Amino acid sequence: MEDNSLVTIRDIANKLGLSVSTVSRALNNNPRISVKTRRLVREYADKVGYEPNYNARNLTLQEANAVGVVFPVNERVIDNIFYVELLRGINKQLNKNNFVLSIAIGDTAESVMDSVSSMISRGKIKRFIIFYSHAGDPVIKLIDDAPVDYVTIGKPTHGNNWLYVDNDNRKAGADASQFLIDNFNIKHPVFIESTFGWPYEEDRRTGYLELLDKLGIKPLVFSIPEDQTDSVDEFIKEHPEIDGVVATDDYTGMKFYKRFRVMNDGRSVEVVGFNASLPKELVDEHFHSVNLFPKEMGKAAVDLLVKNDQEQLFGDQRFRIVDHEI
Amino acid sequence: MEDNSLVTIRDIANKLGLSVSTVSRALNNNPRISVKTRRLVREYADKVGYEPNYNARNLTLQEANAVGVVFPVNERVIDNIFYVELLRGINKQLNKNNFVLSIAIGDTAESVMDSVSSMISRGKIKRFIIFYSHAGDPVIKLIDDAPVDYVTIGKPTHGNNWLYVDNDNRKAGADASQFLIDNFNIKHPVFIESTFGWPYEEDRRTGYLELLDKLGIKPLVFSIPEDQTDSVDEFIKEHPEIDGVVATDDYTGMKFYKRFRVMNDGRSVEVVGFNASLPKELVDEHFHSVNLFPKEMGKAAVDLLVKNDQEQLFGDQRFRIVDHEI
DNA sequence: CTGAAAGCGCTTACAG
DNA sequence: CTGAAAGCGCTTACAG
Repeated sequence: MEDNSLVTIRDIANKLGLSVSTVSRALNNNPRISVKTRRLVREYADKVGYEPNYNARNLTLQEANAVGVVFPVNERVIDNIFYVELLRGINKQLNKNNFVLSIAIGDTAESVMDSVSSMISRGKIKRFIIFYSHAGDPVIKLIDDAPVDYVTIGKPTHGNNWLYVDNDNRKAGADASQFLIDNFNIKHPVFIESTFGWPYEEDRRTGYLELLDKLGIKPLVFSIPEDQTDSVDEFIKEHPEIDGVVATDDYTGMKFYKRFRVMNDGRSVEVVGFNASLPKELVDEHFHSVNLFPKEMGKAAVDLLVKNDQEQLFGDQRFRIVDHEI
Repeated sequence: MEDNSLVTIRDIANKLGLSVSTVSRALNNNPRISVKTRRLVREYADKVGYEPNYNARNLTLQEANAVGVVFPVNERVIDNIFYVELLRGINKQLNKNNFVLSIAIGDTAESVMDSVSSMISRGKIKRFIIFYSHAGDPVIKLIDDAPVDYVTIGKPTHGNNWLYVDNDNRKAGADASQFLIDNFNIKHPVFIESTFGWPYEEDRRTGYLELLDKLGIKPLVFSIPEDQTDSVDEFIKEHPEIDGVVATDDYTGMKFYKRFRVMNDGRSVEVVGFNASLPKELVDEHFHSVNLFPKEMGKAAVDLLVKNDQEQLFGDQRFRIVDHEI
């Protein structure tokens, strides 16, 4: 590898006795250039370690080779684990497409909106991945109103029609319940959800309800409040029959599990959460979790945003569903 | 706010009967332009919602207004919580300086190095923040050999001399120990560390040792292996006197705490870890943690990298030390 | 199949 | 204090 910091297409053109236009086209594999010239240029460019200047290219094309990733404002810190795995999947796929990853993250919706606005109008970024999907969110609205493409992680609420990546949460809810019943002979699994009513929660609950209905088991659903524990304790006292828990996410599951053990003098109960976000050192053997493969979700998001050859395979689908596993 | 998507300095120049050069200088607050003209241009630019084109600016200046953030390859997922908080602090400060945040993250050192190389040679990024500081790391070496500035999170090992942000880990180790002794009347605190021997571990241990020496308490140090628990159990059995734990980080502390409770029939012990990474729902009231203020650390890293007016205050210091709190 | 030229939107040395 | 011009490194319509 030689010193490449100064090599431009003009240098290559001069050296090979070609014009700048021809070298540019050859490097972009333009079929109008003879195969022989294309190869000549490519080989020479490789040899001298030519690296295209993204700023020049983006200025010409009026479009950045970057994807803007938008973090939620008020998330639970535990979700950060999931987000970073998403980033890993996204960046890997982005690199394959010679794209770059830019981040919008902040403490308030205003600061995130500032970042995003700047990315669009100053950075000429035309593609975004949003790490949440709440309808009515001002950042999503901002992006939706701009002439850019975007994908959310998570299905939008009914009525909205943007690109998204998600899991089959109904099936995942059923699978989690089935897992408990099959492996631990659970008779009275409860479904624990948050009070937010996110779409993924509803789907997981539906999966739980459908399975229990099919098996003739009486369902039981409880919404766990974010802050206080009194009602949780009461609920646990009222339902001594509970021998298994399907929780809408790991955090919620852990919260319930802690109270359950306190209320039952350390007795355990089998729990299944979602996200596989807690390292095994932080939980015990009674706590299980559905792996949603965040890296795969990140990759799928990029595939939706950056058109590949294989894009045709997917046709007009506005979403990608990623597998899960327990 | 009017339609700003097409406003360039040329448009402003034409409208105001000025030259492009003057408008450019006025917007950059160049003192060679009269105050009156500067204000005129600024006000008109604001009115029409002018947004500078970063690609054009970066092409001209041969330098991107971006900071590249480098993630470690093999980290514990629990650390992701800390990293995202760092990102929040970094991005906030970056936005103030009209900088953009770019990410290099991958599964292997090779893929991270590819990202970083591309950022440097194609993206013209000249500033990096690295989320770790292992001397000998190939990514750090790559960056160190390039004509760019960088800051690591964490002090480099002895002999290296790059910019960094860190906490006063020796004092933090002493403070954590003091906290246990003061609040829980602990007589036999043990220090638990990993087998990696990171610089921050050594400093925290030193703080612990110095304090215990000062107080005339006999110290006890144990390295907890990453994978197996046998030696941990044995250690616990050999030291029934242990009534408090200072752990090198939350993860290590939690690992020890779990084994301790198993080995002592559920009996608790007071633990202090570092990072404040575990939400209180996941730990109990006996588990404490030193907050290292990752947002502040992120901000400090940006300040080291992007020269501000107040830069002079710091003089030639090659690092920033951020407070901690327990 | 290849080239000369214009243009993307900035900054800045040079000139006045 | 202000301006005309060159240049950053690309892509692409137009021409041959």
